[in-house]
Parts: sequence; C-alpha cells; structure tokens
Amino acid sequence: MGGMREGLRERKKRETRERISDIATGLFMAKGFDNVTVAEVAQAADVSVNTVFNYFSTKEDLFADRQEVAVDLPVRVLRERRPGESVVRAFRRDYLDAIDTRDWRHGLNAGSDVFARIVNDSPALVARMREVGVGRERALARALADEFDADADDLAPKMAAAYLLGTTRILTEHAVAMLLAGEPWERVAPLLRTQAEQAFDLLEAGLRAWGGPTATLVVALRGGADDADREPERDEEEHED
Amino acid sequence: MGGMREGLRERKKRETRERISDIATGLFMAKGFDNVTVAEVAQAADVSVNTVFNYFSTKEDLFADRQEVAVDLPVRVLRERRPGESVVRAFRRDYLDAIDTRDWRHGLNAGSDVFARIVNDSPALVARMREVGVGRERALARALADEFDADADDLAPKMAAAYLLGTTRILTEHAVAMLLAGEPWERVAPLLRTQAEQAFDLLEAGLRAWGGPTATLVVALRGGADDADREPERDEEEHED
DNA sequence: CCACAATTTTGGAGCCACTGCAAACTTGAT
DNA sequence: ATCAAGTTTGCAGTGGCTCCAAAATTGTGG
Repeated sequence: MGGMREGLRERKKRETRERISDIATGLFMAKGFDNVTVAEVAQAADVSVNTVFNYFSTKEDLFADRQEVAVDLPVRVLRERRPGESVVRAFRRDYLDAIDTRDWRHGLNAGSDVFARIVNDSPALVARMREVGVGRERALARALADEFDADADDLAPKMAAAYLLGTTRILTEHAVAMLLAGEPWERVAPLLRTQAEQAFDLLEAGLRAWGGPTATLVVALRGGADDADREPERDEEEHED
Repeated sequence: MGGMREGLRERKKRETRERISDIATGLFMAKGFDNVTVAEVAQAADVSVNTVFNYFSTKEDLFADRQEVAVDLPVRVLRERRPGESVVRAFRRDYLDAIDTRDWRHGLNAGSDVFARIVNDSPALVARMREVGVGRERALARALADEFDADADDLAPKMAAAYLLGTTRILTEHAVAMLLAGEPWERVAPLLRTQAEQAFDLLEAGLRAWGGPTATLVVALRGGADDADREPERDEEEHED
C-alpha cells in the first residue's frame, strides 16, 4: 500500500467520477433535474446505480459538485482585503469587480439563467442552494469572529455576515430575475451596478453611525475615522489554499 | 349537497386530520422525525397510509401544520404598528415583547428546545424551516414594497426585509442555542434582551444615516425627520432609468 | 507468471416517501 | 331503500437510497 504518485487505480476513479458528473449535469440541463433519474445517469455513464452513489452521496451532490467549493468564497474576500481597506469596502469592490468581469462566483455567469431555471424548477435543488448559502454565512461569521476575536455571546459577527451576504444575495437574485425575464446583460449590468453601490452605501453608512460595545469589529467593518491613529488592517499572513 | 353548518362529514374530516397531526407530532417528539415512518403514523392513527397523504401532501407538512400560519407574522407587525411608530421600532417592540411574554411566535416557547432538537436532527425539517423563513422574508418584502409603493427595481424593501428578519433570526438562533446548551431561561432572557436592544439600535442608527433615492421608505423605516441631523458624506447619485 | 490482498464495481433484496387508480365504503338527499 | 357524491382503502408501482455479499479489477511480493 504505497502512497506513490497517482496509480492507475486512482486515475480511473477520478475519471469515472468526472464522467458521471459531466454526463449528469448534461442530462439535467437538457431535461431538468427532476426529470432525470439516477438510473438514467448511471446507464448513460455506463456504470451501475450503486457506483453513482459510491461517488456522490445524494442526487443533489451530482449537480452541485463544482458549486460546492464556493462556500469559503466570502471568507477569502475577507482575508484578502487590501491593507487599510474596510470589510464592507472589500465586499463592495469584490462585487463590483464581479459585475465587470461577469464572474461566476456571484452567479452572474453567462448561462447562469439556464442554471437558475433548472434550479428553480426543482425544490430539492432550491433547498440545496439555500444550504450552500447558509454554509457561506456561517463560515463568514466564524471568520469574522475569529479575526476580531469576539467572544461567543457577541452577535456582531453573525449580524455582519447576514447583512453582507444578504445584500449580495438580493442584488444577485434581482439581476438573475431580470436575465430570466429576457433582459440582455447589457441592460442589466448598469442597473445592477447602481443598485450595488446604493446597497453598499447603506451598509457602510449604517455601520458608521454605530458605536457599540464591539467597536473594534464595527470600525474594521466600516473603515473608521473614529480613532485616526489606529491601524485597522491586521498583519496579513500568507495563507493561500 | 347543501353547504349548511358543519355536517357529519366535515366534522369527521376535521377530526381525522387533527388526530393524525396530533399522533404524528407525538411520535416525532418521542422518537425523532426520521425515526418515524408514515406507515407508523398511519397505523397509530388507525388510518391507511393513503389517508395520511390525503390530508398532508408531505411528511414534513405533518410536522409543520401549526407553524405554517406564522408566515405572515412579520407582515402583521408591519401593518399593526402604532401611529407615528417607525417600522424598525415596531419590530423592536414586538421582539422585546416576545421576550417578556415568552411568546411562541419567535420560537422562544417553553419547550422550544425540544422542538429545536427534533428539527435540527432532521435535514428535511431543517430545510422546511428555512423555507418558512424565506416565505416570511418574501411576504414582508412584498408588504413593504406595497405599503410604500416602491417600483419593481427598488431593492430597498427586500433589503429591509432581509435585515429585519435576519436580525431576529440570529437573535433567536443564539437564544435557542443557549437553551439547548442547558442554560435556564432566567439566564438567557436578560442577555437576549440587551443583545436585541443593541441589534435594533444598529438597525435604527444605520438607516438614520442613509439618504438614498427611496427616502420615503427609509424614513418610514427608521422614523424621524429627514434633514434633521447628519449629512450623508457620500454625495447621492442620480437615479436614472 | 502466480498467488494473494486490497479495492472497486456490481447485482439483488429491501426500506421509505409518494403517486395513480379503481374498488370498497360512508354519508347526504330523495 | 336508493342513488350520487365524497372518503377511505388496497394494490401496484416509481425513485432515491442503503446494506450486503459476490464478482471483477488492480497493486504487491514471491
């Protein structure tokens, strides 16, 4: 049992997994999630049903697979914010960037409309996506609490996470709804941009007016003029995964 | 076929429905949601499985039943706010009231810990509860948009709904977590109260600093005069399209 | 090359939520 | 009593998913 390179065995495993996932997503896109049985996927991928469940523990996993990774995405935005940049500003920049580049990480992909239609047609997938969202929020809340070492009874990190991700969630939902209604991206983008700017203005201005017991976190969130000599940016360690 | 009082037929229907629901929740509490089959419920209620599905379209419906009604609860808080009272203030009052009276409408029921444990142990029920939450948020957003007749591209109602319900959600989650950890209500309540006050302070102060294009809604949300206190330092952008 | 062990795949039997259908059965009105 | 409408039930099935034990495949040492 040598832990060598990648033996034939492991390569085959990887290949089958990818084949199953690809064929599955293809079928889902073509016929809709609920109109495809696992048996169908298995047959198309030339494996047994048990093999499918060997790689993916649920049918929904078969669809997410790639989306799953995005759970720690907000955490990365938090951690990789620029020196001196407030948390809200970092999220604002990230989101506006995503609009410009039409990045997939906020579901603004070209083709995200078909994706959204597939998801919306299937209660199971809708539930799944919500679960991913909850995971993101929890991860961000943990990261915030971690970074500004708030104690367990301090709800500010959770609140902040909810506000930040709620904001982006609603922005994206609305944009995708417009795309689903047939609006071209060229018309959606500028509106989305102004909406995003307004929304983040609200967040920033909102937090600016607060001087609560968790002042350090709030200052870091909004980027503070409270105490001028304080360095809100912590030393950034090199932790890229 | 006269639709008179309540005929024998309808009474029997109501009785069976209640009997099934009661027996089901009893079994769920005793053994956990996933450890009870619908067949078991049917047998205990002395009906066939088909009859169960005749009244409740899913197994989860069997558990919710009573909880379902709570979807329009935030809307009621909005609509029944006192004259001159801002929306945020209304929600604050409602929540603090709920703490004092330990009202079930925010899951602060005595015995809500067992309820929570049952729910948390079942992925299906967790998903169901999240769905209820989403329904609440959507209903509140619609009601807000309705009341202040915002147009379809105005995201302020949705944002406000997300912030308000996100706030109460996190407050309640934390309180229930403490209860689950064995803390007595007498210790939880005062902490929850200060946390709630801080959180609603944040909301109120946050909205106070905002002068956007949807000024009427914001003013209604936070209460108070528009140009009374501080100036928004970020110059307000034009509202085109 | 040949065993032999470790894995992977597979078939089969089965559970459970849920559906559709047509035969009972119950109720209400004539 | 009788008939129509509504309700309950049994039965047969689908589809996701699990468990298990028998193949088939791959890595290792002789």
